[in-house]
Formats: sequence, structure tokens, C-alpha cells
Amino acid sequence: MINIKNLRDDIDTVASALATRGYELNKAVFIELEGERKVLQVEVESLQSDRKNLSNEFGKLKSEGKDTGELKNHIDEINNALKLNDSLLQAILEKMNTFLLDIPNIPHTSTPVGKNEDDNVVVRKHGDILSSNTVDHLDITSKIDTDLAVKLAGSRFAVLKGDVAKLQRALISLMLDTAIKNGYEEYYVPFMANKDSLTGTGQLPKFEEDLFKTTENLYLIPTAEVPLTNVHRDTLTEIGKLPLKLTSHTPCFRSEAGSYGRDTKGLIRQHQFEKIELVQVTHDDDSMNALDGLLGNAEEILQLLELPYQVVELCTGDIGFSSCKTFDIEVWMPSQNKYREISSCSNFSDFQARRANIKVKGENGKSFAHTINGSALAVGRTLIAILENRYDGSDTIILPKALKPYIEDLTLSI
RNA sequence: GGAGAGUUGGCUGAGUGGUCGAAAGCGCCUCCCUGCUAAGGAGGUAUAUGGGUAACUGUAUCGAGGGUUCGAAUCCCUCACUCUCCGCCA
Repeated sequence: MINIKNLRDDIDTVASALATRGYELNKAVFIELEGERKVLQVEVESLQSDRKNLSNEFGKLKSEGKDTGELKNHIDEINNALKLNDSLLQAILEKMNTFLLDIPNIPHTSTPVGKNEDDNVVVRKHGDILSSNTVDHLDITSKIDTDLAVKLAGSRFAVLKGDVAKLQRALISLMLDTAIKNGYEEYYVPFMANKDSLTGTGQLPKFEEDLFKTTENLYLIPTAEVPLTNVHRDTLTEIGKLPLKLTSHTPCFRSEAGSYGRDTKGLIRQHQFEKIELVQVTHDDDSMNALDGLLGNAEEILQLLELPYQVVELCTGDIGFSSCKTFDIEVWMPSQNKYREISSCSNFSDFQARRANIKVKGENGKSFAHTINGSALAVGRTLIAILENRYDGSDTIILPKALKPYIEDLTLSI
């Protein structure tokens, strides 16, 4: 949620910043709602004040045994006016809240201006593309079985078997241990989240259709960002204890509504996938620094796994709803002959903190924290990147040395 | 699933119709005292938000929502959550 004060103070600046990300702020609606709000709020509060004073007087008269009839009539009038104005005010406030919840974060000034992903900026490339493989991961190994998953659940699921299932487990361990080494505390969290949590991180109310909802009014988490960030919902943290660094491995569940026909084959886009998430809660001065650090933590995994990748700075038209600044990491996918997203690292500034009430206590009082997160990494995509980049036509794949502590035999049967 | 108890400020915890934004203690801040430390003394210390250039001042908030009442932390109803016991269960 953006700060309503920014809208009151300088709506034109906010509107033009939001326009760069393709959001058209309805200035007329805001100005009208704000004008009505002000008048009604002043009226309601003044009536409440009157009632309070007169009620005290009423109590006095009563205790002195004096007549209260006239006073009661007066109070009744005030109450009637109050009831009317208050219901009008509540309606306005609700409209205003809906209006505010719909507004995305304001892009950071450093975010390149652009319309869509074509305007994203490649920041750096790492690792040489050595593979000349053109074979897709499903054709490389029968140990990723999507037909079987259709029987068990439906499309956009996968069954992993034998060595490939074991590889996934090894990757998870490597990623978690690397995160812990980099100072993140490991969490095991619920894979379902309530409405408050999902509103806190920004998935609700606007993106409910992207989520799986259970019969118990809980939602399956679309990313560990949700539980990890909400660990600190409604908390006040001493500035000296920042940054808070959390990590968790969880499955992620996404309905992929509206992505029909995209990436229908293989592990790229699934209803369920494993991910290691990094989350940081920082002071507002420090969040861009922290984002760089977190991005480096994610890149480290790709370097350990010897996978070629590039870092892309997303433009204003492509950053997510809650983000003010995002770097994507894209890994080389030989069968597609292009880089594909394997991590997305974002600074949310105080957007989530404001929704989730995450505060910092410093020398100059209390302020909203800044939250940052990123994947390190999406495990399914990492797995197929390893298979595809290391496939040489034989019936085995030699795994990168970094996995040695987690898998006894680096020669994988496919 | 059955029965019961509970939800008050950063924390513990009092408070059954008005003078309660709320006792007390802890914690925290400032000052005093004491050669350090510990102990002691005085004062201060919730959040959100409106109006105002400001000084200042209004309002709301005792889990959430509704009701009764001139007036609700307090009475009534609904809901959420937490805990205990029983049952079931990995």
C-alpha cells in the first residue's frame, strides 16, 4: 500500500510515476473521495465530541436528581445526525481503502523506464554457454513423468523418480545450506496462509485468482515470501537488530490462471514447485544495499552449480505489483536457446511493511521497515537447467562438484 | 467432534455502566544520589488519525462486528483466534 500522504501532498508526481509502469491513477476519484472524507470526518468527530460532553452532563443531572428530558432530546438530535454522517463517512472510507489497495508500488527512481519486458536491461552475464544440446529435459530423461502426474492430479504437475528426485533433494539442501552460510535463519513454515498474511504481502485482494483456496478459507502459499515476511507482521524491531534475514524451502502453489498455452511442456511452469526463498527486513536507508546483497546470494547458487546466467534489471512496465525495484536472474536453457527466469529479487520498499505493519524503532522514532526478497532458487528450473546444460547424448549426466556433499554419486542415471 | 476457560498498552496484569486511554508492576527514557557495579529517589513513557503554518487541539482504539443505553473495556448477540480436558488421529 502506498502512503496516502503522498497522494494528498503531490498526486501529480505519484500519478506520473505510476504511469511509467502502466497504471493509470484515477486522480478525479481520489480528489473527490478525499474532499468528501475531510468534510464528513470533521463533522462526525465534532458530533462525537458534543455527545461526549453532553452525556457527561446528563450523568451529572441524573445524579443530582434534575430533569434530563430537554437534554435527552438534544442528544437524540445529535445521535441522529451522527448516525447519518457516520454511515456516509464509513462508505467513503471503504471506497478509499479499496482504491488504495488497488494501487501498485511506486517504482524506484533507479528502475529503468519501459513498457514491457522488451525494455528490460541486461546488467551482466556470467558463465560461458558450453552446451550445444537441443534436447528438451523431458526427452533427456524418463524420470520426469508428466503423463503420470496427469493421472494423479492433472496437467501442470510432475512426478520425479529415482535419481532425478534425489537430485532435487540435493539441490534443496545445497541452496538452504548456502543461505544459512550467508546469514539467513532457516524456517519451516505452514504451506497454507490466511487472508491477513496474503494481504500483507500484496497477493490479496487483487490477485486472488492466482491462488489455490482451500475449503477452510486458507490459501496454498504461492511462495515462501508470504509466510516468511508475515513472520514479522505486526512487530516492532529495534534498528540495531536489522537486517532480519530469513530463508525457507517450501513448495509453491500457483493456479497459473491466464497462462493457458504458455510453457505447457515440462517443468517450466507448474501448479506446484519447490523453491528456496530469501527474505530480508531492513531499515529504509539500507534496502537497496540489501537488495544487491540478496541478489548476490542468489547468483552464488548458479555459480556453484556452474550454470550460465544473466542478470536483468526489470523496467517500470515489468516489475511486480508490490515491487519498486526488481532484478531477475535468468539461466541458460539450451533446448529453448534462450535465458529463462530462475530467480526474481525485489525491493518492496515500505509497500508490504505498510500493509503488514512491520515497523522499526530507531533513534528518530518508529518507521515502516523495508522488505526484500528473492528466490535462491526455483528448484525445478534449476534441475532442468542442470540436465539440459550437461546433457551430452549419453545415458548419464555428470553433476557439478558443489553437489558432492549432498549426493554420493555425481554420475546421474537418466 | 464434545465440554470448559480466555483475548486489556512493549510485556505481566487489575478493572462488571459515567470522573477509564485505562490501576499496579516490569521494561524503556531523563534527572538526582552513590568513587565502579548493584541498590535507591523524582519525573516521563501507547497507537492511529483529523484540523491547524505553528503553539495547540479533536476523534477513535481494551480480539472483530453488531445491539442495548443519554453514556459500554464493563451488559446482550454473532464471529475469529488462543488455551485446557475428553474423543479421534500421523
